[in-house]
Amino acid sequence: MGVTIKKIAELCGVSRGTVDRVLNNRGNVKKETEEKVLRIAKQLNYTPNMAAKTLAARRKNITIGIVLPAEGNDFFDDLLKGVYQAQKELGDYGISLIVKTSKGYDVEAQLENIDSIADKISALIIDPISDIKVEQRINRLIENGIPVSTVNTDIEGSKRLFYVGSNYTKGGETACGMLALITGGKANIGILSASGKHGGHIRRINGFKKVCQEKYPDFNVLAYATTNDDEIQAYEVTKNMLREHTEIDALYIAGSGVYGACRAVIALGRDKNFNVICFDRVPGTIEMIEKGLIKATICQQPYTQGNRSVHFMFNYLVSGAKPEKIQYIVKNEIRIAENI
Amino acid sequence: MGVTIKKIAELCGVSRGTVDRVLNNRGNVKKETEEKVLRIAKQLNYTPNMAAKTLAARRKNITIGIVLPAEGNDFFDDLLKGVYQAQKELGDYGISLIVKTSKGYDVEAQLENIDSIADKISALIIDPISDIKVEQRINRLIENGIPVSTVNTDIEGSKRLFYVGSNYTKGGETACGMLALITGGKANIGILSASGKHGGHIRRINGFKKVCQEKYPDFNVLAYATTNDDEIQAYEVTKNMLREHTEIDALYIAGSGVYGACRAVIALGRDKNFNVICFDRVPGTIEMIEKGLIKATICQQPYTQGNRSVHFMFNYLVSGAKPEKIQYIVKNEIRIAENI
DNA sequence: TTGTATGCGTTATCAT
DNA sequence: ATGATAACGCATACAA
Repeated sequence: MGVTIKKIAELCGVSRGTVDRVLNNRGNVKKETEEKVLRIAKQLNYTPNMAAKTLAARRKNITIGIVLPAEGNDFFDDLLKGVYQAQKELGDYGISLIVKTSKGYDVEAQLENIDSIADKISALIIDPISDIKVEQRINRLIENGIPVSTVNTDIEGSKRLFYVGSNYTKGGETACGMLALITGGKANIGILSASGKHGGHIRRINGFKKVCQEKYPDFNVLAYATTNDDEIQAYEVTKNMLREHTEIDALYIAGSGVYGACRAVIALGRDKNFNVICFDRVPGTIEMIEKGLIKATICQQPYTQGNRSVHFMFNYLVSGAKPEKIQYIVKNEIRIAENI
Repeated sequence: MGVTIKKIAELCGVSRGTVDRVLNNRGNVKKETEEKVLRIAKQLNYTPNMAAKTLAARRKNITIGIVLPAEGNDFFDDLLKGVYQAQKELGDYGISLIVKTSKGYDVEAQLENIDSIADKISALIIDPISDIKVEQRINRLIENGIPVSTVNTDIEGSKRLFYVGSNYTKGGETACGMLALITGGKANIGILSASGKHGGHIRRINGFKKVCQEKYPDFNVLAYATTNDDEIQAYEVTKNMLREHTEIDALYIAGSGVYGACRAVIALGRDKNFNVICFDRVPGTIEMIEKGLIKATICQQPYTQGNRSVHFMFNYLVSGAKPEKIQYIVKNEIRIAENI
């Protein structure tokens, strides 16, 4: 049945220790021996037994650090649930977690979070703010032998091990498709996002506009505004936008501030025959879906993102093998009133 | 850190063997000893280490049987992918699978499938045809000590260990919600299903009608027809239905036969301003979504169903513990052209 | 009724 | 450069 190190050792006429050294690149092996072991291992299609690896790894003391710009953003509640569930599922091993959160897009706060745990962790999972300083800090960790993965937001230029998150462009395309189905492809649209700098939001808007151009000539984007992901600000800018453009009958909201924007629509008495499409499944959004103002919200499986991140990182630490895919892309889920 | 049998044994002043006997109800233990061990174990919140269990269980020879009415139904392709992926993921253990498929709703064929593997398997995963004979056969297996779980379709009255599948009622509600968003809550609807006997389809239709009544007074269901999940038959009955009811401008298809029905709509030249909502993501459906006739399809994560079923059953066989939840309900996913 | 020894596959340590 | 051995937590066959 299963091919084991023991079997390989017997066939090669060496000890298990030597096979282990070869298979895990620990050095101190004669070249010929190494080649022979590798050949036989490949021939027998050896795959290590994770159960045994996990069991044996139990003496190590793994601590995974988790850094998130979570404060004031309900999206991360679910992500963290997935993280803690993963910790439970990996209870056989007994990993520790250190979770550090900061507010919004405060670069310095995130850097401080990283530094405060850097010497305590075996690995880091981070939702990075798109800033060169953060990228440099990540790269430095990696050079010091601490593997880093990104979650929810990627920094493609960095040396991070892997990314777990959504395809923002496709999310924008899906949002556009939904709005088209609902409106029959005819709408005057206002767009909101956090700022012009948030990479994910930019891609969501680009995806949206791409589908507009290709398939829906009667979609008119009349105005943009930025909310800084703040509810109050969202309320204000939406009010101004709607006053200025009385033809607008649909909002596409790429970031948070959804609840504030919806309240503005209602405050102006424009919520009849008005459609809102947004992202994420947070309490304020659920309320507005039940009210019927938001017709659909696109979700990126925050629970799965948190859960998979921890599992992948654990596997890497135990097995030393990177996940085959450098990116684990979660689905864009459409939620409406009936399946919210 | 982790609480182990060894630790409990030390604290109780007994041997590891005795603790094992208590924790696994193997008998032959003095009452007082048993109570003490149980008390300490609970106190320390002992949870067995799955990695160790899996490793130790490797000498057993587990074979899981899988019986599906899969022939002629592409839905099961993805379900089986999930099954085989689970086998890979559990490769450390080396379980064997025996997959048996039959066609449509052929009760005798399914019974034969069960019988042909009954003496070779340690457990059975089955998508059961709703028939008293199948239920009885399942119950008999269980009485003979072979655990059985249901997938995709449940038999609630039976003694099956657990169910992995969708909430059909909610699927129907979601379908209705989507159709309402697309049509503005105004449509003349024809409904198709496999037969009046398929429990899942009945619930999908009931869920749909419930939402109709509660929220969409301008949804008129004008006709029903049955397709026997056959494309040719679907084509014919749809043609007849549409000829008879020229006002129909939407189809709600609870089962398969989707492609045939769509071809009928096109053959009659009715595909302009016509909306189809259906279930599952199979090649014919994808084609019709791209054509724009089907506006949305509701998916029940077939891959996940297959994958989880095998994992749960494996866990049960190894640990002897039932999953906490008797039902693992997958999500109803909405797919449209942009996220198909 | 209870205890002991051995093995599952891998890794780490110590000895050679 | 290589081999031998103990340990990870659990299950089980055997001994007492």
